[in-house]
Amino acid sequence: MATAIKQLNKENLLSQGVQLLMEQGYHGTGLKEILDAVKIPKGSFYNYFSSKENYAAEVIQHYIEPFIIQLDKHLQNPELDGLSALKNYFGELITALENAGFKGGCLLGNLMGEIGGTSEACQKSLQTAVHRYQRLLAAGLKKAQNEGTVRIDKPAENMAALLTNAWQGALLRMKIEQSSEPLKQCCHDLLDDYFKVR
Amino acid sequence: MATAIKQLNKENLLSQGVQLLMEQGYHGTGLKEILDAVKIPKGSFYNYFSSKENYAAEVIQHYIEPFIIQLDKHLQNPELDGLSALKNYFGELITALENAGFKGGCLLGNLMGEIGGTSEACQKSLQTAVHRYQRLLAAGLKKAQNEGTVRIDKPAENMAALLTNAWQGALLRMKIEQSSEPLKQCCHDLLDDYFKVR
DNA sequence: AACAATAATACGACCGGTTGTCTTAAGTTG
DNA sequence: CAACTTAAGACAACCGGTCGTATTATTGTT
Repeated sequence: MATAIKQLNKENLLSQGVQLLMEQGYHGTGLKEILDAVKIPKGSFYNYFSSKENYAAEVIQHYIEPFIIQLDKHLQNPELDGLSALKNYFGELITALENAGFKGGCLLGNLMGEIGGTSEACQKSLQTAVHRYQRLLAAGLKKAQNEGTVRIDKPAENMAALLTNAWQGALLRMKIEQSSEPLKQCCHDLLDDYFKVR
Repeated sequence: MATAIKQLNKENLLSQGVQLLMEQGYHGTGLKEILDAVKIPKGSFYNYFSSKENYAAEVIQHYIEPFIIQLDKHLQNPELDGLSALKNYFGELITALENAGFKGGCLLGNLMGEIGGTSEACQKSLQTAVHRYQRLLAAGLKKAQNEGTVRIDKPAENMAALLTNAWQGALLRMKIEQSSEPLKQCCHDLLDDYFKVR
């Protein structure tokens, strides 16, 4: 098969995996379900990936990419200061989650909980995905520190870690409360209060 | 079978379920594995629970109970102020997680991510478990507010929500980093800084 | 108190369906 | 036609759940 089509199939497999793994979890989603969704025969799966586990590890990377790009876009916006960029970014995330009906939440958080301790390959993949994301968040906070809108008595990396942790927890709460209120409160508490200069 | 023995069997089923569901997730743990562990035949399972889903919902309640008791014990300690009680409590949790080798993490967080959006029965059970826990945490923070160690310009319920969210996120990080550092930083950031009077 | 009739429970074999993976053969390409 | 890629279906293992039966407990009748 032409390598271009093969790439396309792989891409489809990955983005369909993002959706299904996020909503139903790793063990809750069978290969058959994924393959049916992208109309690829079951026997072909192992031409694209060496195992379900390695597939999931790639899905993780494929998942985080758009978020990195979206966050970076806000941070690069020359009309926005760092703190406003972060607020806008999380605001966009919240409306997206509302429109999606609070389904799924965050693939990273869900998989960390489900298989973060049992699958070594996915653990590694989750590590790098989270680190990449958090590093970018820290860069945004550092920028805000230089602009004088965020307190400087705490390292930006530290605050970035707290922000991602609280955000993950808020996403879990969102899922069982079926409400965006936890997300809003989380952003407000940190970005409008805790991180502010005083 | 004598009802006393039946109760014992059910208890064993529940506590074994806590362990297995926490480490391997809902879909990652088969009924057979649980039943083998407590030496109860397959056919008997449905004499104790009406389905795997309802079983998991009861496991959730069985899981949270000891944490409520442990936290309450610290808060009731007349020699401790509220803030110190909270710090001691989370300190105990951290050493317990270290001794367990960072396995599992929190059953509530894991299940919220995995099936919080797909299983209605478990969603309900998770809601009440989290609320009970968070209410107790808020009571401790309120006590600390009255004692003058915690800021009063924020509602205790608000801070309790932030604390549980950040703690959940820190547990996920712990799992993939295999380190208690995220937990320690989480407690320090909130209990030693953000929540303090200023 | 002894026994029979009946109800309740415990149990392992078994259900249809699905899992992730592998073998094998057909198809594609240079 | 040789070398390689793709796909179809087979594969054993396992899933959650059911069922008929064997065992135990309870009740009713002498």
